[in-house]
Amino acid sequence: MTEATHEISERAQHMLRALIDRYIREGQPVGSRTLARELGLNLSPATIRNVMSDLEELGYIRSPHTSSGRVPTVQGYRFFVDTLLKIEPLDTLSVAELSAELDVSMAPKELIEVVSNLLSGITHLAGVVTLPKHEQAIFRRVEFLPLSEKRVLAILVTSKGEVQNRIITTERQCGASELQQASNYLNELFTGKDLAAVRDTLLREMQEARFSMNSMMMAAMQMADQVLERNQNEDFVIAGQTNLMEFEELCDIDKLRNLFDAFNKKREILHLLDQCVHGEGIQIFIGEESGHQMLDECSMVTAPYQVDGRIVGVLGVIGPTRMAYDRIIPIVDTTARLLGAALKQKD
Amino acid sequence: MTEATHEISERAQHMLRALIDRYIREGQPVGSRTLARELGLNLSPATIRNVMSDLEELGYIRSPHTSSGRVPTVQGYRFFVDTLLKIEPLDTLSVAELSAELDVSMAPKELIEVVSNLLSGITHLAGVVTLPKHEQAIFRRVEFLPLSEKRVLAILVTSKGEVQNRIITTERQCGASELQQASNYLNELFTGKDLAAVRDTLLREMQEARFSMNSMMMAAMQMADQVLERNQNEDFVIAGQTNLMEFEELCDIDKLRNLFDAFNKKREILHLLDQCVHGEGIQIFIGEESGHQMLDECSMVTAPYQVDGRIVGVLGVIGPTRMAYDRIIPIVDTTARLLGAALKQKD
DNA sequence: CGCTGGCACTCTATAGTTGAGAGTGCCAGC
DNA sequence: GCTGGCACTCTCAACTATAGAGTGCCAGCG
Repeated sequence: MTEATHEISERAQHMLRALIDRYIREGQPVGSRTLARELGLNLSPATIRNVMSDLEELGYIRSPHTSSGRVPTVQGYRFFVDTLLKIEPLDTLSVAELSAELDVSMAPKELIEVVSNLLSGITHLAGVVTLPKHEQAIFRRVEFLPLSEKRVLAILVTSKGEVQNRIITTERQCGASELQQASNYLNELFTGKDLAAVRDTLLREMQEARFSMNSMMMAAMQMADQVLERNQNEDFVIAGQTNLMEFEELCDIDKLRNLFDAFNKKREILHLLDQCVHGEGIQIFIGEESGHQMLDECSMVTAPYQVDGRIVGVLGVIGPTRMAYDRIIPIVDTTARLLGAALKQKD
Repeated sequence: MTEATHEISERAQHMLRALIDRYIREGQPVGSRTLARELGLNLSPATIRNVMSDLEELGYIRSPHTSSGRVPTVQGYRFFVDTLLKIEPLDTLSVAELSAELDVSMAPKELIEVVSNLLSGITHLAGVVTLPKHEQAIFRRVEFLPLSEKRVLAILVTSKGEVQNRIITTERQCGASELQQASNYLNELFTGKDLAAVRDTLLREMQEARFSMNSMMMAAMQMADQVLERNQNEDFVIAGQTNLMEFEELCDIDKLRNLFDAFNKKREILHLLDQCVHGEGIQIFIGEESGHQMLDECSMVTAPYQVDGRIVGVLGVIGPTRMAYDRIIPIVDTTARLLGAALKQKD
């Protein structure tokens, strides 16, 4: 036996494509008669059957039962997306519509949310976007505002326009000038410094108890931690899960629950998204390929997005294996570019 | 015929309670034999049947089929929760555990999120919490930080520790001192003023073009709008929808989809929550009572939460009609109190 | 040699049938 | 007023029969 891929004739490839196209459209196993009509080549069903038999032998299709039509296997989909599929770039009108939705005045976090919703809205699948990770977060400014007697609102601003805030309780009442003095001190000391370094310095200073306003330094450190932590966690946002309920192949409550549980737990999805960040360009996981059985019958199409040539995150969609790859792929691709561009303008 | 409620004997009430208790526990129609055993009163099934027949006549229970046990009707549940149910306050240990989760250092928005998750986690139902609306939002401070050439990060702080931020583009590059001057101007003018008034003044000033830094005033106004809008919208947060998939009565994909769609659209749910804000104390909507058919087979238990004696929002849970009201009600009640207390400390 | 129609076969999905089981309503008797 | 008895109803699960779709294989044709 020689390499399987070599044995597939031009005509067989054509048929495989037609079969998968049809299956993606209708969701039903495709029989020889149907495919004969679909192809429009004036071949009889019997002829088709012979070729189908070959394709089955090679592992590209299979019949769910002795006598139903054929459906693509994972390997079939793989071959389809890798070599059969012609991807057309998204038409300029759609691109314009997409980019119109990405208001540059949005904060990064908000932007991610919008993009996730966009993806799910356009594709009618579930959209996922990881939060952008920036190699080093930089301290820009801290501000303390008195709220009531012993309550102070602390605000920390990092580079890239990220804002953290929390409410802290001080041991005794702090006047406005006192708070001003504290923030001045911290700002002078830390502005432009790496956040991790800021954190360490604060920790050391507090241990040495050289500075009295512990609660404020504590708050600053906690906020710094929060920013740093979020980058390590590499959290993601998901939208449009409910779209997945529309698909017959997922209408099984148990499957659906598994999937939703996975979305909530986030860990497995994160692991998967992590893999995508390494490979360049569009990545496609088909069904069990992901190695996570909760994604059986599901595929994931992802693209990393980059700012200044550095990949900072991943976005994509999750849907049934039987999804319209030709439509989805350019959408994911374009969205990744647009998100990268929108984020770049924040620097 | 006299008033139906008068005709229900002590014993019948006892039976009704037992029947509903059992049904809530098992989810299966309750037959006469089962109920006889359940009651432990040494009554024969035949006797039970007579009473059940009466209860059915009065509309408290019904049989799904000629010969299955009985299940409670909406009216039955109503009577059950209104007069049969003994609510025990939550034990102090649970209260302590709950309140431990509500870290006072959290921003309001974050707090709402946590409470929603808490509710769904403890009850295994879906938890909803509306954002607190504050009668008048007060301008505290605005801050402009340069990001890059023509990009400025604008931060608006209102009373109650709410922080809004967005990125704006200026027509020409603004120096740090220029930005400082702008924020000083706005802060001096507006600190302590009502946000709506601030908005109006800004609008007027901009029309009169008396001040050159339009983009910054524009940003301030947009942020003010955003805060004000959110209060009118009275948005809410929902968590643990997936819990609802566990219930047999909702395992019908169509029902589930309706429900999830409603959660996403938010409008109908909001309308319902709005009704709850008016009635004081715990409110319970059972099944179709809500007037929204997507909540058929579902109940909603809500409680308004208040800060300084003023109701500022509503929280609660949504689950199948067949939920353990005796356990759920005190949880919702207590959570409302605790959230109120946690928010109060922000003033 | 590739394509075709024919044919027997297989498997699914649907409808109809049946019997067991649960529960009822009613009635006569205690 | 409570009870056991009894005929009745209805559901649910298992089983059967049948139609339909699709296959594999084969012999024949160009």
